[in-house]
Amino acid sequence: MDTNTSSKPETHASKKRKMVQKTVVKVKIGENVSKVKNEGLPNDFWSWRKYGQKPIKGSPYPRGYYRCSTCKGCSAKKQVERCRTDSSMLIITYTSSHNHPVSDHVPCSINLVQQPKQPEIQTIEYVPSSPTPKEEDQEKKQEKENHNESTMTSDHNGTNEEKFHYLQSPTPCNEEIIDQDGIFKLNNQEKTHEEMDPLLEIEPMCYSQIKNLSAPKLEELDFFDELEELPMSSSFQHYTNISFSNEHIPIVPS
DNA sequence: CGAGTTTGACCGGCGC
DNA sequence: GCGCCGGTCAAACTCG
Ligand SMILES: [Zn+2]
Repeated sequence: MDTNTSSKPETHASKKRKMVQKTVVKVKIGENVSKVKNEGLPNDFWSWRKYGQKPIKGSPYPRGYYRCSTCKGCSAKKQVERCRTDSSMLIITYTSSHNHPVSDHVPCSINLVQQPKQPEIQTIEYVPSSPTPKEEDQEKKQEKENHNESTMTSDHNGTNEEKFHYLQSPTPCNEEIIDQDGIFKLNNQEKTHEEMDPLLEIEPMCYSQIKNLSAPKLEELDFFDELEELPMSSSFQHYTNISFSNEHIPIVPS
């Protein structure tokens, strides 16, 4: 830290951007995508509207920017990029979260119910101790990753995924939903949660509550999995209610 | 026609 | 101050 006495705008109070949660998911196309496509579903349950596409440095493939089109007030974003060495590897980066249930184009009344102002949500996860601040490192990392996936492909995920497992399937009840998710995981998906928040102010939240509500219903957990955070507990309950009311599980057991 | 994709321009941060 | 680079907007176009 002190080593760099020269200009260092960072350190604190300089992150206007980039302090939001970042969920990186690596998917291998040709496996789950095909399968999912077969089901008639996109990569996710929500609809995404592409709002930009730009070539990124260090990768011959462009990166697509998607936004949630389900709701106008939804700030959920998604970035899809292709691995530099593995064209069959899709790197999807999720930013922000949805403020509405998975329902279709249901009236966003929920949004209106939201409070007038709400600061960015703060979630707590864990940092893979690899911020990769240098692009050189990035390249290295990519190579490493590539090597990794090339080497293990489907036998290393056990360790890393374990921690995710407890996150998404704490209650082995509905395998249908989990199946969808399971496909990704089982296939070759890696989920990494990263967030750089200097303040990191997390509260116990109502995880227990959620568990309570979603105990009988894994649905919430499903989208909650992507949400991995709740804007407001009261509203969240509202979602649950709506979801329960509307109730049209997009996934059929058969 | 509307929703969604395409594509170039625009902008803000950061390094030099 | 300028150029690089990543991210977003918006107009035009496409598809159903
Ligand atoms: Zn959304």
